[in-house]
Amino acid sequence: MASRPASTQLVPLFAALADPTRLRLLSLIAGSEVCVCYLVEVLRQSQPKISRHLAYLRKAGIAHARREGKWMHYRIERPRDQAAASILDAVLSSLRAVPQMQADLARLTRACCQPQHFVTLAGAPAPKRTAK
Amino acid sequence: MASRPASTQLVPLFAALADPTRLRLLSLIAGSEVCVCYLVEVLRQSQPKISRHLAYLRKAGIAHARREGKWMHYRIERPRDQAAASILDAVLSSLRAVPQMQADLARLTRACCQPQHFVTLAGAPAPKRTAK
DNA sequence: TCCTCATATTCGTTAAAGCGAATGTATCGC
DNA sequence: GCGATACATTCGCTTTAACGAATATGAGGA
Repeated sequence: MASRPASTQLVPLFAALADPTRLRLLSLIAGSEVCVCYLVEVLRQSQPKISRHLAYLRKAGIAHARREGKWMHYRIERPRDQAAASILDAVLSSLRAVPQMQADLARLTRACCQPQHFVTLAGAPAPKRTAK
Repeated sequence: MASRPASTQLVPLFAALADPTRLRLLSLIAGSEVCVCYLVEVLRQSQPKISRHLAYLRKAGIAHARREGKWMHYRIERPRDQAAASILDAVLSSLRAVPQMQADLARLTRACCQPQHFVTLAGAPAPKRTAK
């Protein structure tokens, strides 16, 4: 096996960020711990697609999953690597200024307050704002 | 053609950052305008490979090329997009803490001060620190 | 003009990413 | 146990990215 340059922990981070669906997911779970069914509803994408991208974020070490009965909750996980962590901070901060992300968050709030308007959300646990 | 979500200018930025060679190149041209031949020497990679990655950075809008006779000089270009620009700032700042990048910069300095030790650099114009 | 040097691009191949569709797995209620 | 619900994973396919090797372009200099 050839020697690995072992340059940085940053390349996998950027690979994880280089996808529009994953950026939208990150923006949604940045402030709250959110149930998968909410993410599917808000982004209006197929469940397997959402699940695959969440798995990608998990394996990249920037999302954390917690099981609660039938439901899975996702939230941001701060990378151990200092450089990666500070870059992720900058990214999440920048995302707040992006109209698409603002619209997604607004839709999440709507789904949260009036879950009865979203058939698939009946009985699902609502997102819970994470500690700052 | 289907409608484009037009989510963000950020995805292409992250795609550009998701490669170890490109990160090393960015780190090298972050502080100086550097001739391609120096980049080839410092990274010890093939000239077409370096050239391709520089073209990638150029098309992503984060590097600028300037011709001077036979030589091409590259430097960082700050993206117009505000979010992209501030993320790039954070990235460049974080890269300074990465050992690999520090080693590359040290090698650039060596090549710069003693070009006679690098056969391919005879007569090439030295890097010039860019305005801060 | 021809030759050389510095850099860019093209070609052909290989590896990886993303997708929809289908299937698998864990938990709950009965 | 059984079925239903909530997610996760696999499969087959298509698209894209990265590479080495080869070739093309552009600027001097003789």
